[in-house]
Amino acid sequence: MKSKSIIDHSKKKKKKFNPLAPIQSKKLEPKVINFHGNGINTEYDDDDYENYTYNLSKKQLKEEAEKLLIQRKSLPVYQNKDEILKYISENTVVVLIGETGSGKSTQIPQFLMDLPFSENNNRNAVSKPKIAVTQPRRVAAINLATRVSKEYGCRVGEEVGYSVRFDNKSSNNKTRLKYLTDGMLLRELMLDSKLSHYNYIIIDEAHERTILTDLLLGFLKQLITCERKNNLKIIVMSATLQAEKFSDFFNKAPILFVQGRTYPVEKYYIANSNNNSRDNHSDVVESMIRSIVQINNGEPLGGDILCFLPGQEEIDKACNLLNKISPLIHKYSKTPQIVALPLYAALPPNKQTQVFLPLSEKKQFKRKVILATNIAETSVTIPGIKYVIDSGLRKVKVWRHQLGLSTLLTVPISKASCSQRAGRAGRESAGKCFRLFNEQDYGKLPIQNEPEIIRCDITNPILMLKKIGVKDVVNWTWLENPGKSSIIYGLQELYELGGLNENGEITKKGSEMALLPLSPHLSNVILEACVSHCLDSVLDIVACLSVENLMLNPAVERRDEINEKRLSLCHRGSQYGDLIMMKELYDMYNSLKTSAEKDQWCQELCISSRGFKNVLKIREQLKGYMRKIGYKLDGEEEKQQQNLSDTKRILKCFLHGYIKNTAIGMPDRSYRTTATGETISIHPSSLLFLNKNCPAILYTEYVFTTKGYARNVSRIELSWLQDVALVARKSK
DNA sequence: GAGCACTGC
Repeated sequence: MKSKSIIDHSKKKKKKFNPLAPIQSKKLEPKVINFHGNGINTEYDDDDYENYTYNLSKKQLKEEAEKLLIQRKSLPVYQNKDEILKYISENTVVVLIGETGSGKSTQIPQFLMDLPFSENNNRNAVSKPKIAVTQPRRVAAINLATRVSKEYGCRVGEEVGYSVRFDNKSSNNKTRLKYLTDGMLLRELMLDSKLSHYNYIIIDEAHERTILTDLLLGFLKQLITCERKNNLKIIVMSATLQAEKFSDFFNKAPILFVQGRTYPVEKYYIANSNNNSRDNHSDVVESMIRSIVQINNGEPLGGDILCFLPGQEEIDKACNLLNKISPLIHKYSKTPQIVALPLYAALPPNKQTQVFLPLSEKKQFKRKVILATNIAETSVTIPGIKYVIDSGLRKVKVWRHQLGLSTLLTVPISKASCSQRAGRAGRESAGKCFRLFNEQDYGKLPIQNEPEIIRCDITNPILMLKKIGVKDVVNWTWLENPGKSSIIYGLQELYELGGLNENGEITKKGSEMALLPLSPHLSNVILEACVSHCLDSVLDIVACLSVENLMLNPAVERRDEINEKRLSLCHRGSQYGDLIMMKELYDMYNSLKTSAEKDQWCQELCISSRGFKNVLKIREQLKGYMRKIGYKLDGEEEKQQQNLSDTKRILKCFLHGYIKNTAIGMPDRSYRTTATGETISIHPSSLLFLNKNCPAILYTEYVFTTKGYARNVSRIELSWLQDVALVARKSK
């Protein structure tokens, strides 16, 4: 039986790759395993573990590891260890499909650590291998390294370590197993294009198809056909059904399948009806609430409900409604009282953590209902979920390079997402998943989500390719070719920013841009700021722009009050817009002394205080990179009071990165973009939303929702526009 | 006068 759970795709892949198969077979013994795959374990506190291990002797660490070994041996991957290793040793590339709970991300790297690895030219020099395991998310990399070092019997940063942005716990000579984010490995690749210190590279969660994993796979394919032909092995790990895509890409690499350990999840669909089509998104909130009430009523107490909705708007609406009606329902129907909790990225952190806390009064007649976006699909694991209700929708940002703008669309999810969401009900015990669409509609869903690289702006990825020395980007080893026109748009954009010359070769400036952890546009802004001697101020703003969800959305009741407050505090910002506001906020934040003061200040202005801490880190990192590139920083003494000429200088730097993102004020008080002449409106989240008298505006983002909106808007003068355009033309 | 899903360096 055991040997059947791992197979070569040449035999019977069809049966094993049935996308409609239930989440788990019946053979499962209901045994609780302490960790599932690499799901993010919120119970871990890395600092605690570090402090804890610090006091342990080597011997004690080994003893701890011995204890864990018993548990490890029960994992499906462990039970197939020899067979898996046989495949890996016989092939350059292996694709491994490990279901949730199979232990693939923790165990397979450890198996490899024990293998002797002979360098290709020298059979005598047998060394212990070095392994890199990539993850799409920081938390996952950190938690995995923490867990595995414990199993291995060492401290984090010794034989087992990790490397993520702002946090590196690994040592060059000691660490042999390193968990890192895929962005980090790409950075290593830019500095050492052969990745010469690794013998094995494992790309985990490859099915998520982030731009960065796609790029890595493309590079690895090049490496194993040329420079590292005989001494680098690759394992592509994926939880769902893209195995054949990866296998084909790597010349029919063998596919291994390891069953997981999750509990069965029963699935229910809504019944067919003629007019209740899913095209009608307007009533998702309503049907979601109906289902919640029904399930709360029909299912036994014990086990919380996780609901997937497309966005913040729907979630807030549903939460408000539910919390209003739940006391009434509870009173009249004697069903558990519903406690509705929202969960999405822009939610203040203290509200986010509420979903993890057990309801305060023990054994009360209450049930948690969590209404979440996609954040709960992969990034966050909530304990205690037994029921999932899936609207089948999500929001995607789609970049349209033809128009230079992005659109935000509500779209049906893929079958893979469906099963990922359903799986959230089966982490701790058997569960149920209710889908708010019928079975025919399910059948029509795409198998996978569209890979990111198809729908995003790829200007930065192209710069990376150029930096690593790829000459012909159109015919590169793309796992998925983003299309000629998208590539050409990126090349053109880089040429206009001065990152490429007319032959499409990377310039010195382009090389510098590639090293900065920013979009090429923002990189260009800070490089320009060096020349204009306003790097300090521009760095403040760029660091703020780099943090997502820095300015949180105030709740409706507090909205006007907070807008007023922001406006009255930022004198220059209220006149010149959001970028200057960020500079002012940055200075205010830094002038506060205690962290309690800072936190309170953030709260009052509805600013993420964790976000602001990140701003400071990013600013430091950018400064470091600028020094490395060879720029002399102006030094802090230049920090004088801002005046008009400074504001002008700062905004002109931004024009150098965003000359295309400008619009001119019309007599009817609308704005028309300089690039295409389209009408564009200032986004309601901007400080300039009420200000209708700008001669021209500059914005860092152009989004189309109900109409075209400019985000992060600044007031500029027409003459600045001319100046910058002339300079840009001259330098070509 | 109206609203952005999620990551990463």
